[in-house]
Amino acid sequence: MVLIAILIININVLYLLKRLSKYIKKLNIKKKTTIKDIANVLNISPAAVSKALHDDSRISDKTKKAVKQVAKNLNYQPNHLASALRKGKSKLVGVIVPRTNSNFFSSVIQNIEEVLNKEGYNIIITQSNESYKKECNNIDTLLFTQVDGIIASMANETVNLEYFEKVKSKGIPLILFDRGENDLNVDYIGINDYDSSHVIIEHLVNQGCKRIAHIGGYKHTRIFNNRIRGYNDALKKHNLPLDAELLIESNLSIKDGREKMTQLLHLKNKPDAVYVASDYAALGALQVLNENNIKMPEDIALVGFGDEPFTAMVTPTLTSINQHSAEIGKQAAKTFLSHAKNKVVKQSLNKIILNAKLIIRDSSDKRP
Amino acid sequence: MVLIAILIININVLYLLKRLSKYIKKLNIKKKTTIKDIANVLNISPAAVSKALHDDSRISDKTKKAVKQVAKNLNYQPNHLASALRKGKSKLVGVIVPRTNSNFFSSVIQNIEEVLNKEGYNIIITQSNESYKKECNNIDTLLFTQVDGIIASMANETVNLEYFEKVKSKGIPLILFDRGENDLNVDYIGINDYDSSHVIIEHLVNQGCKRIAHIGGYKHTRIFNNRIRGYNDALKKHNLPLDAELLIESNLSIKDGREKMTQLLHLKNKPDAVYVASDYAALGALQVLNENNIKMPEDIALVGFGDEPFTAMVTPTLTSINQHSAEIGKQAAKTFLSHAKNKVVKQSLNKIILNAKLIIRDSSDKRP
DNA sequence: TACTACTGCTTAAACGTTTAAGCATATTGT
DNA sequence: ACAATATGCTTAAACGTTTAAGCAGTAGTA
Repeated sequence: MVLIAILIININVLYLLKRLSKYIKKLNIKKKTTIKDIANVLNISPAAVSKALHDDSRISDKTKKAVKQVAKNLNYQPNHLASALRKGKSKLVGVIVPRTNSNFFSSVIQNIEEVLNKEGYNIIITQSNESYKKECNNIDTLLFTQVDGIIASMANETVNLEYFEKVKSKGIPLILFDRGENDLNVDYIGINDYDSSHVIIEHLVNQGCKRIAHIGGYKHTRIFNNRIRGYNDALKKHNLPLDAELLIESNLSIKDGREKMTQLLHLKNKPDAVYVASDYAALGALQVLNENNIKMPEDIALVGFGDEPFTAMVTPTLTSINQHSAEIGKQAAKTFLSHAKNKVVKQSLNKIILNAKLIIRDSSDKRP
Repeated sequence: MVLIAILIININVLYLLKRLSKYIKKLNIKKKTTIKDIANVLNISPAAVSKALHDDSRISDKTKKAVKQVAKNLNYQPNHLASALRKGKSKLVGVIVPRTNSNFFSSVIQNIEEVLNKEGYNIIITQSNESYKKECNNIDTLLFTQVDGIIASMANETVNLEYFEKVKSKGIPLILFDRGENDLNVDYIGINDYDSSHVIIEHLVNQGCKRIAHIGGYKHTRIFNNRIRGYNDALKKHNLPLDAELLIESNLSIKDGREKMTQLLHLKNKPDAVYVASDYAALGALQVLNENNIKMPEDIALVGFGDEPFTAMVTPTLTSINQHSAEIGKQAAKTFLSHAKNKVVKQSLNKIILNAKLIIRDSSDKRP
């Protein structure tokens, strides 16, 4: 009996709470103004309001003015979800980068944003942290959010392209930049890595270097493979010997840069120049050289890749390759837009390759 | 007549094009599978499918299994827009930062993302580039996208808080971190800037410094004001004289750091230590000191703020304050979640102040 | 005058999902 | 045996917008 009493009380309490919550809701929730509210005020149909707001030619200027005035007064904010649902376009573009904490990627992102915002698109930025698994999650997240397209730079780890195929198979435009893949039949914007290696080697040769090492990325990543090929071919071109012990693959972190540089210093026949495929790894190398009192560029000339701001901050300042991040971002955005605009017609693929620029600094500049 | 003929032809062409495009659409557009498709396959109602997918207790296990199987087979991806519209929640959270290209902000973002993803939220990152105008645009953009909340760190430029008030007035949770404002009655997560100054001054005094300068931020920004107050009070506490020419306001860019340091070097009575309110400005100062062959820490001890990775990369390595970016990000996300969960009840404000940590490096460490 | 065309709106359906309400049928307690 | 409850679904409306189709009324044309 007591139990039942408690039960009944409980039920009553629950009931009261439910009513209360409904009541409170009614009190608190300042319903956002909708197109319908505007329609009611002006005694016209919601459809007319929608058209007026979009400057449809079939609506009189008088009505348009009135609608816009009322919209302003009521502090109307269009519900993007509703229009996106109706139109089948979210006006969102997903961006996936290994990390935002790099000048290159953050600059690319900024430029993508700039171009796309002008066309009414917003971007959702996600980071893969160089992890394939995180990258897959990001893709799922973006698809779930109904993005109209994805612009991505792949994680170092990524080899399996299944997930990117998934994007393509959904008919969602996919644009890769910097870290792309040959096998994937998608648009791509990047710099000419092969040529960049040539420019670097040429510069080092001009400085009188004869034994040039390369701390490169993993060969399975297209861009790093291209840099390695460029390194090899450029050495040949200048009649310099290819020495296997001078070519090292690395994950290109600061730490690994330190280790690989140390490795090079333990060679019997040390290099007189080191070309590192990333500024971060180059920084590690620079630290090791400084710690060992090896003079740059006299004893060893050092060149990085990416022109991160810190290359101008370290001692000595670090020669590096500028990757035209702004241009890459803009082109990536424009490529997406060209897809978005004519959805039906199957376009030819865009492969945009920009020429990078060598920024010569103290770490490799032997001029007096 | 000819004109009319052309007109008619044109109309015909237009008509044909229209039909053609419809036809092509029918051919190409692989309609995404919806809840309805699943319902049709199993001969149950869409409502049942929705419930099955959400593990509603009123649906039999058998049906649930069947639904999930069919969903998988048809490669079903829930339409987030539709559910968001219906439920009145977008499950999106907007994040506004001055820039992503800083270790502090990118780390905060990463941690916000981590916490929110677990709860089914996605984040939209926008950058203000320290511009008030861009910040307003970002807010509009985010409101338009129907975000469920906004987590922001204000631009240096921002003084007028009208736009942030707009967010609050829409009933959308607003959480500020790092760069907050006293006047704004919102949740805030940051470090104890006042105490941080104390810790720095104490450290410098312990190193034997007696004439400590401060290159600070603009006073109207709360955090920089606090650092300045801390600096003043700490000097008093250690019976060191307050010298107006040793306290300089700056926009804290690298370039301005250079200028302000140069300014300090031109004083008749030079400081023996400089505490800079940002690592970037401290870097500028460090460059100037190096260029003038002034030894750190012997001649002048230098301390930055933020513990950016490059502080460990420069020569000499730079003493700095670690701001607990990870913790700030996590707390900001959690604060938002607590708002999101009980929407109705007006919560008390969260003001979370973390204690920062001094990382002592070569630029100020006089121990042998 | 009689038609066509244009103007300026309205109606109603649609986008894909969720959810309150309802309705059989089966199960349980007394 | 009969009401009460539980189970497992269906129906229908709703979220806020867009848009194709349609319909008066006016203007233009032959």
